[in-house]
Amino acid sequence: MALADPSHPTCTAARYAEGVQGGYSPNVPTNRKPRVTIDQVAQATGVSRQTVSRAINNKTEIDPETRQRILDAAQAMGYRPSRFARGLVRQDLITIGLVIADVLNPFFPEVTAGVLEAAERRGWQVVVYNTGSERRKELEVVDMLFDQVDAGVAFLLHHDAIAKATAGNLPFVLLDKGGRAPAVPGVRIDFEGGARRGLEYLIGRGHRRIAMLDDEAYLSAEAPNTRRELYLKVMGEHGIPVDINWIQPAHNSIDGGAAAMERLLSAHRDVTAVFAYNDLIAIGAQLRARALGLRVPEDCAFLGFDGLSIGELVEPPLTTLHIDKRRLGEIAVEQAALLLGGMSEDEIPEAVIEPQLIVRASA
Amino acid sequence: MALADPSHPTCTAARYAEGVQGGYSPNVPTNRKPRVTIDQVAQATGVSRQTVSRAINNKTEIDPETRQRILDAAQAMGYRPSRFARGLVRQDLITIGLVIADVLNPFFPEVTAGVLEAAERRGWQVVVYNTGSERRKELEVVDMLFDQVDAGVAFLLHHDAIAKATAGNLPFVLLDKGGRAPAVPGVRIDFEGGARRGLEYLIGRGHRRIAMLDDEAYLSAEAPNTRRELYLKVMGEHGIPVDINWIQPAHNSIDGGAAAMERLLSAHRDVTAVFAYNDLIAIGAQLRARALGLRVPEDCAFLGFDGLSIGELVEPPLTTLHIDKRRLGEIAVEQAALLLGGMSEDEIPEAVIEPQLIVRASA
DNA sequence: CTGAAAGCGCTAACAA
DNA sequence: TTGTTAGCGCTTTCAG
Repeated sequence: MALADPSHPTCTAARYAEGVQGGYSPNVPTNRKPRVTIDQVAQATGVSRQTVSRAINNKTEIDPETRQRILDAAQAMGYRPSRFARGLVRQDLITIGLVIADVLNPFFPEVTAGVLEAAERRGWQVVVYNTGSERRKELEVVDMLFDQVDAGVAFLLHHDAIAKATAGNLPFVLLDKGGRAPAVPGVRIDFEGGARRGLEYLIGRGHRRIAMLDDEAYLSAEAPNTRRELYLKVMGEHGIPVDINWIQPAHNSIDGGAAAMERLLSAHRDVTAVFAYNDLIAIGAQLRARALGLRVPEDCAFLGFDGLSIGELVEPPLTTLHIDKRRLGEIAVEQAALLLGGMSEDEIPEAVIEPQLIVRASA
Repeated sequence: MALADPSHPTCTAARYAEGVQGGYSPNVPTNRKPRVTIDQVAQATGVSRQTVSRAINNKTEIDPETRQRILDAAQAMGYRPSRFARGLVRQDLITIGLVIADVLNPFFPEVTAGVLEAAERRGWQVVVYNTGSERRKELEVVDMLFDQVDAGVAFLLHHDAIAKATAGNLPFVLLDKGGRAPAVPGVRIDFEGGARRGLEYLIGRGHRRIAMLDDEAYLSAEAPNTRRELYLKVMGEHGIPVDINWIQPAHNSIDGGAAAMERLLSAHRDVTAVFAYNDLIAIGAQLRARALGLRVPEDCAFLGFDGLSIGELVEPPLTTLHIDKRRLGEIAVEQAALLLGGMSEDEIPEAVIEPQLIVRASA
């Protein structure tokens, strides 16, 4: 995908690319204006800094005239209170860190919506980090979190990143705690129940050769109870033999799903249904299958996981296991609030999100 | 309400007032564990606080043994350095605020991806705010920004919110500066060029009765050069009479587009093409039109704006004016960096993003 | 209504 | 290698 192409003739923005190359130090711009402090404003207006503070903070114990004069001077001088100095004194400025895998995967904006809304209700700020599910990046972000926020709400794949996050002194909530111990705060999405309902639906419709398109990122994550394992388990319970090559790893994207589907078809054209790691992969797979001449669901049925609204846009609309992603985000923030309130990790009430089978038309 | 002027740019009282209205204290959890400080760790380990600082910050001038001992104690005591105290001393911790209209509109995650990436390269944190394009919310968020971040990168619709944002002392970049003065830092998306190319494409294909589905949020925004005005302008230039009822306001969502399309069709079934405010509205409209029995593009053609990747999922794939949203986010951060580096607002180089017509199949 | 003093928790610069 | 001394910029007492 060549979206960001600054060399494109019509992109005036090109020069910025060079500007960045220019090589200035990344976070300390040169020529930085020194900060205007409250003392300078006080001096300029001939009052004490307390009086300036009163004006800025709209306190009542101040002459309205003085107040206005100070405000004007402050404005003119370019004064803005330092959040650090303020935060040091007041103990109620809370910032949480939200760690997601990929903003471009519609799953995460929905979770984010829930987190932002819940945080806003509490007057909290939300700093967002994107990991791309890379192990190195996850570890890096966890480190960052310890320095920058009061609590973390995170979607983490890699075992060591999770270990690091939960071992520290930072209140930490996992957006998908999977099969981890009860004492690890977080929301559990009942993938097992979901996968079971989904696969049994397919089996009930007569499917036996059911392929699985897995997220390749999980291959290295050492996570317990992956969707792939659940697939194997449920198939096994129903006595349906699984050819190991029915399982194809896919990059977690529409294109990834398409590519994996093509690989699958070239080896096993006889599968009658596809159980995908998620909707993105399912959509890509279904699109490619149709492009390759298969009829959906007659020749091959597709079952997604997540319940993204874009599943309704494709043809035929995608049957999927819907997760209430917004609620997921809200619950995580509520748990973070409890932790921040002093509740110990093992007192946090258990929270489970149950995926719902939504039958549309692809399976 | 307040005595004097809480709307004054340097006055931060506005949001405190809201907090008080809330009744319960929203951000101070009860039972809060008191913060463990560096002095406590120093005392517990029998060293000076400076030595603790050295251990925590991984400095070299310290006995590895002492270091480990301190680290263990710190960990056991639940010590975590205060970002406020740190920020006060070190001047290189930068946080920017990203203000978007709606996380659930795929346009914004793409912009966000660009912003996050550019910010990360600089080691900056990004706090995200969602306004829903509500005027009240935009004003509130702008206030918040003044308190909480070092620079703002914002998508703002309402004139007064923009005025407030740019009047203050905070480096501020608009993600869509529209037709505003050159001295207002921000990126200009050339909607006029885009709209012209798009409409001329439709006209060139023989369309004369071209409807416009506008974003209803703009009705109250007092923004210059809206897409609606451009539509009127270009149609006028081509001597094509426009029935004012061809313009339907829509909520900025797929459902909004669908509803608006239904309204449009009930009054003007004879339109042969729809120029939508954006892809979301276009997709909703097209879906509904097809559900109502119209063939696309034979009975009615659809042209979107934004170039969202979900436009490729619908049938027929959506013809659209593609905006490089990721690049938009990146450029905005680069401008913020210049501002933060001390460059004055009118020195910021002009940046324009040129929408590209992508002909798929809906028009 | 206004000011002076006392820290919030940390790190940089210098001494030891 | 470690400790001491100064602040960073602000708000919260408590006096005037």
